[in-house]
Amino acid sequence: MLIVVVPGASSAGGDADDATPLVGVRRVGQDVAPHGVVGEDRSVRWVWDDTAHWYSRLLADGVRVERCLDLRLAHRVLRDSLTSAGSVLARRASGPFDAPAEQGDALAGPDAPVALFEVRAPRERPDEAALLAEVADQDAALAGPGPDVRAAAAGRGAGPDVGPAHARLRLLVAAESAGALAAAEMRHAGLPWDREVHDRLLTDALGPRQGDARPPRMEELAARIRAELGAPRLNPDSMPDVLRELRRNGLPVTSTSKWELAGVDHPVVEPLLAYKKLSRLHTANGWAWLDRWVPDGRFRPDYVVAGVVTGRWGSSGGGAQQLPKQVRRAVRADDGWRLVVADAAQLEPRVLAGLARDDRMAEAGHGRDLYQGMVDAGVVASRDQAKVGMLGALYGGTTGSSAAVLPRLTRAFPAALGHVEAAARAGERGEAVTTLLGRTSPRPGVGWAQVQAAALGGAPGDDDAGPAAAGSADPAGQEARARAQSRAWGRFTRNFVVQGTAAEWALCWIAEVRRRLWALGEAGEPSRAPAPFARRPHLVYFLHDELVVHAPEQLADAVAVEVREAAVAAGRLLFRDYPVDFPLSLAVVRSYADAKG
DNA sequence: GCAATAAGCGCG
DNA sequence: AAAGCGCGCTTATTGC
Repeated sequence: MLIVVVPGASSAGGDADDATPLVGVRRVGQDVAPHGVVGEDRSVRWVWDDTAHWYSRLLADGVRVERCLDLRLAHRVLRDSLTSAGSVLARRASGPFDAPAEQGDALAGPDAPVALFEVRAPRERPDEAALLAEVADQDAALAGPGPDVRAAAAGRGAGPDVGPAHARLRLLVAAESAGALAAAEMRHAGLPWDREVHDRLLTDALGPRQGDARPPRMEELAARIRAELGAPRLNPDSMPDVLRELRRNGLPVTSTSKWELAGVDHPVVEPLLAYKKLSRLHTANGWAWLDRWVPDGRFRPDYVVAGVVTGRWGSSGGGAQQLPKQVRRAVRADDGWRLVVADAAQLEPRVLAGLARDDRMAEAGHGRDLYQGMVDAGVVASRDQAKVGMLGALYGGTTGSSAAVLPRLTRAFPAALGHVEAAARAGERGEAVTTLLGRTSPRPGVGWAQVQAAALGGAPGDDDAGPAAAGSADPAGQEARARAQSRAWGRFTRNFVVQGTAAEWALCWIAEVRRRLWALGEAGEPSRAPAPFARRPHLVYFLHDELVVHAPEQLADAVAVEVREAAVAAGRLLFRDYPVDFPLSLAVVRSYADAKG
């Protein structure tokens, strides 16, 4: 049964009227607890336009939902996917489900008082009829062609043999919705953060806090920099000023970036690099950050499911996906609890092996480090060569040591390298590419085609094109620009198929983990995690190929087993019986910094 | 005076 | 050593 969730009156939380035999409709008001709802019932699927909006309210009431359909996320996939391109949904004019995701509610912090007085116009939400119509359209788009058409297509043998394209698309939609539940739960629970440890770590590095003023260690370094450069009034935070003084002192640099500075021999380099390092820590994850984002011992960023074109999650608030290794010491489990930290080893090349059905590459990663396996197979001389070479292949690197090993990789793994190469060629032609489950890359913008056309035939009369028109008189320049642009888009599509499929694996992984954690039940003393997780292991962090579970110590080892088995299950969901492994590096720790990293 | 942009650096 | 892909965030600077 579906429970369709729509905005409701602020009275009477409990009654679900049966509009149709199959559909219950629940109206949830902002302040109304949905009494009598069994969220965990697997036979129920909650349907709503936006998981972040609705589920945060249910969780606030301690209600967990087992399954849902996030119509907005599914809509986005189905609109763009080549698999559903012929559907009514894909051809329709854009509507309410095409609106971007809404931002999570602002957190308490220095600017919260302002936000409280802001009159935020509530988003207009689709009503019951609109939701049900959308469900029907999505069902049709996911049903795919009839059995006869499918049989014919199967005969042509397009793509890996992992089931019909529409079945894969259904998996993607389901996984994305499950991911949305996990994202809401992670924000609800928060990443346990020890403010004292963080403060001590900052004081060790920067010296005692000086209010808003520059910390002592940075002030000392600033003085040394000024002395070395003979610039007593220099502000080391101003890049143009620093660059000017460096050049005035005869240093051959064109920027103040650390990699360029590192190659210069001058006594200012050491304090300047040290200053930049401390400055980064202070501005990005210093005391102000701590007060703003961890007011109560939990870090609650806003995860944006499919916030990245490739399907990866984005985040906003506090730089959740850029937590420096330096501060991870402050991520600590509650007393009597543990962090289970898991990281999928060499995820992207393994995904490519499965995607391209490259038997030799899959074999190289079987039961061992994939890069070491390439060394053992005699393909490359060192693990580092394998790694750099594969990254170059995935990103489209054309220079340096990466390009040097590319021919050897191409010879050893023709299917894998051919797959990304084909994706690159398609992108260079301006075509779309798809991931294993059917997520489809965006097409290049209108300006892209204009540049290509101009280079090919001297497109007439478009030199009114504004910002892009610079240099359009020069045919050679036009051609060079067109080629550079074409290759750039090819690098994007090359990476899209791998990064996007890896994101799909990760979605399946997290969905499996989430389900299995709940099944482990309760244990130990309550932590400071809110209901319904106070005595249950729960997800607290996710970073592309890595996740962290907060678990009662009695359950930590069981959690580790489930996390591993979930990775195996994710591989099966995507690649069926194809023998590609997804091993994890896994650690049960008190502090995030104690995981290998 | 405020908004958009660039540089730089953190993460995968 | 970075490069080649994808991001978010902060500061300084530029543009209106």
